[in-house]
Amino acid sequence: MVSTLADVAEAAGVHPGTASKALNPESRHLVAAETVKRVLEIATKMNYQPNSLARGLRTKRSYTVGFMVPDLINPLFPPIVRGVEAVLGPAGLSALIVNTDNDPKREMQLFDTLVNRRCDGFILATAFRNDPVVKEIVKRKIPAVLVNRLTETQLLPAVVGDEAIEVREAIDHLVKLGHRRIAHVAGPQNLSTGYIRLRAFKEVINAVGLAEADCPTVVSTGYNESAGMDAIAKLLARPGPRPTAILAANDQLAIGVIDGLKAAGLDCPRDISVIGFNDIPMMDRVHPTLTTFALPKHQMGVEAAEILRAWIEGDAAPEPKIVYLRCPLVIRESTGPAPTN
Amino acid sequence: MVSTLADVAEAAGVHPGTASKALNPESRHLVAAETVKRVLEIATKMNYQPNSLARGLRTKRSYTVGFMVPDLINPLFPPIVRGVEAVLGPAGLSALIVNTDNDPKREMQLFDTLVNRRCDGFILATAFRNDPVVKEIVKRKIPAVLVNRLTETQLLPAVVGDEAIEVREAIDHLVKLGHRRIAHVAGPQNLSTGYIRLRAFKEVINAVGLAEADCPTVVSTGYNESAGMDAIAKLLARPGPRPTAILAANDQLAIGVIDGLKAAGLDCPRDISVIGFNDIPMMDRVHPTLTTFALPKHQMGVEAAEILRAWIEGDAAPEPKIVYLRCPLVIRESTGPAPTN
DNA sequence: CTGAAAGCGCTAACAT
DNA sequence: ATGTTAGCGCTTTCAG
Repeated sequence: MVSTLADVAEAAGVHPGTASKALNPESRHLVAAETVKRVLEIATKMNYQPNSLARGLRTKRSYTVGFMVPDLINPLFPPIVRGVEAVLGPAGLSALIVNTDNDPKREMQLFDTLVNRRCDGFILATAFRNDPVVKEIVKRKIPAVLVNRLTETQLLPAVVGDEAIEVREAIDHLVKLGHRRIAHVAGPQNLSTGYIRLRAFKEVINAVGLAEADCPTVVSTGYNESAGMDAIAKLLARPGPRPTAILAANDQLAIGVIDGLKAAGLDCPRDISVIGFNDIPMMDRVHPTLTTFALPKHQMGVEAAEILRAWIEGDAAPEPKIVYLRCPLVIRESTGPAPTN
Repeated sequence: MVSTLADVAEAAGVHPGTASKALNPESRHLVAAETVKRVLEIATKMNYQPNSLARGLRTKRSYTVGFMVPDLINPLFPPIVRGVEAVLGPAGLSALIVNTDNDPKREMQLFDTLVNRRCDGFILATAFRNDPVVKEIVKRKIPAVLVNRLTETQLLPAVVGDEAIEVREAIDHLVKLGHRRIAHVAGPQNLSTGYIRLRAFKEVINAVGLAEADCPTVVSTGYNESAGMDAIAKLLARPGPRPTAILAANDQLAIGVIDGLKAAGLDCPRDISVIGFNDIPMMDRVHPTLTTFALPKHQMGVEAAEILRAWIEGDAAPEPKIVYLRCPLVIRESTGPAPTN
């Protein structure tokens, strides 16, 4: 049923070692063209498929990469996965995808199981700003690339959105619409995406000359709708005039914010404009449709996988450079002119 | 750095074979309790992790299952994946997920690569009613389970929604709202989900005594929004009174239908009610929110994985039974009373 | 250019 | 109860 290299070699009348060389593109040149042809023919005729476990045992490679994501149900990640697989597949690599649910303990456990499987490398969409798994990977010198999230000190190559610029563009957009009281619903501060956007927000608010007191920030407990609702409730409970625009740290928070506004009898965008981040699927269909930054998710996966592939196939570790991807602002219904009263 | 079984055995002063038996729960009873304890202690102290490639080469297992999905970006699938992994992980199995894009050629290629990796079994969310990969799997006697889609002749165990009942409930719901002209936007007929729902639709229309002429059907080219738009355009172009309700074969088609209605100057639900299938994420947030059937996606994954796990760990192939999962109708804004004029 | 031989790390039959 | 041995299927030195 399943033919082995030895079967092929025997049928071709050569030694298994020779057959191996003939079959392997890199070593093919060591074998007579004639012999290569014969072996190749017989191999295809016998439908020979190398046993990748045997090969991996010998070569100390598994032709497998571990891909850790927080949660595949978050629509941000599947497009990244597709981008990664578009590169990995043709390179003969398969991804082992695991979901960490942003739980550091679970993350470390899953990392261990992936290490047992001798993954040739890792792609991490799960990095905390201070991430034990990343440190462990670096210590063990395993090839790995970060996507979407950075660590505080840049230990590994990474591909992320250009968040500082996005925050700037978001605030410019709102200011142009007449907004002067802009609040920020920040993401968790142990994630770079939460931290960097908050920092950029404060900087830009100062840079464009808005009053800090008019531009409050609140840190949410997670990147989900209910955290967004909680955050907007807090914001609305503050004394003084309420903000006329909210920059949420991602789309799920933005949706939660809009829910919260509705619950408080406010309308988006009439009373308060809302901006999100990432442009996950369906944001053009929710009500109101959401103004947000279109993270090039597929490309992000492609570029990260490309860096990893080169690292695995080459020998030298690359510089831990950060690739910043530009994300166009997609203006939809959720942002409008500041209320005039 | 990475310690092997031989290292552990040496440190424990026993033979590798003995260490193997001590470490393996099934063979542990062959070793003196004393020795087991010592080996275990040393193994944990040395942070020993068995090389699964070596083990797999020996045992002819990869502790890996191939999971073929049409497209992870379709929000129907990630929750199923999570359900599958919830069972597989604790059983020491990892899933290799591939996206086929409903392309039979790609499907067969990817299947080949997964076979090379010596997957212990397969979960297929990709089955066509007549599916060469399924036939190949059966021929090779590889453990495998279908999810969400069936093949025409039931060759493998499967876990699916109870579609016939759902169609019945959908039409009951619409009839109760006063609808008498109900159309069906069917899915592709080479998929069980398209075929079964269409057949059930026709049967139920007759059973409840609606006029066939008033209840037209149109088969769409794919399970996506633009196919839904095309389908509704065709339906509206027909002569005679237009339907007052549409049963779409899934949520994406339903959304496309609603888009098409909008484009034609019609309002959902005022002029035409729409029902979808599956209740993918965000259907409670699109406009109008969609009435649909809540497929228990996570549970579907769990049950399929459970069947597969038992098959892989046991020895006998199970009966190719179908597990039908009940899907509650979630009534939202997209269905309302039939227009009275 | 091809053959021979060793060995990756593990398990399982067999021997002690 | 433990040790011995062989071998899963492949790649890769090293000889010839």
